Amino acid sequence: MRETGYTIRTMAARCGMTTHTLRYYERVGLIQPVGRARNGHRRYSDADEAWLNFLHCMRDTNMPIREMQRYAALRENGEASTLERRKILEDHRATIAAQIVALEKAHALLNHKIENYRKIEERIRVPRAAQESTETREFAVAG
Amino acid sequence: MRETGYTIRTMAARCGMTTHTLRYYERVGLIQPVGRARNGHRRYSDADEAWLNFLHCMRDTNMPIREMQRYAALRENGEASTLERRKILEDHRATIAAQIVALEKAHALLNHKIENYRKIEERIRVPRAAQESTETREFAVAG
DNA sequence: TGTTGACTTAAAGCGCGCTTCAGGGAGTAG
DNA sequence: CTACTCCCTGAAGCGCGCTTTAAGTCAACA
Repeated sequence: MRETGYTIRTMAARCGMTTHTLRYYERVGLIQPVGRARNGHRRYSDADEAWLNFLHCMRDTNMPIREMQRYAALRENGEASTLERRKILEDHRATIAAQIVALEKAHALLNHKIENYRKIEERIRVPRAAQESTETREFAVAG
Repeated sequence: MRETGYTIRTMAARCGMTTHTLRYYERVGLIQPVGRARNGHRRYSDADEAWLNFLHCMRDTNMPIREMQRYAALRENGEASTLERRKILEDHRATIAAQIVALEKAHALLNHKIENYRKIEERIRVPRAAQESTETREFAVAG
């Protein structure tokens, strides 16, 4: 048993997915039917790896499988589809930007709330007498 | 029918959820049993709104319902739980940071790929002859 | 009076993205 | 030969976060 390429196990490890996910992705058309060894086992190429890493990156950023399927399908019919493919990527880039905005808003909010908790903890921890000078007068806002 | 507070409809509108979601959140304990009008209809307070907005913000940033439940439950037993609550928020802040990293990585990747598509489109659009001078020799990397 | 509309509940259903299961084959070590 | 490991397939199952359904109450309006 030789035949070049990575086994499904190896590939799964290399791109941070499970073997199940790799088969699933192939089944739903996210990746073209992959090469096989003589015994029928899958053999992944470096090109497969690059594509899978790309898919992984898109999934990590919440691109729906459906959208990835659209993109993968377009890729099959070559340069005729570059415009449409670019549009998909631009749309996803926009949703990524929106996600970043939401995340940064939440991050800032958490910074405040965490700081507030710290102050409350301080107030509890410190003996009542010692509180005079410190004006820690901000309280929890909705939780 | 008076009795102060927002109706479920109004509240849903104000915090960008559906009425269904508001009832669901109450049912699973994310929000305390809310006040009722004499006819049994829910009446939301400003405090409810603030809390719901906070929940919304956490959900938007992929905090699991389970975690929000934990946090909500802790909130009920007052200052005894500030430490634990702070830990939850700090953990979530960390996952937010991680998400931002992933998103920014993907964003950069998309910038490259989109630019690359633009070049390919250029190459296709421009008459063959005019191509000599432009060294647009970057091709698609895995998609 | 009867119809409309906003609300109520408990329970069932759904879309997503895998994950697990059941059953089988092929190669290798002891 | 047996046992073990790795792979195969098709199908069923699952956890999440709602969403929809079905059936009912109540108040206002024509």
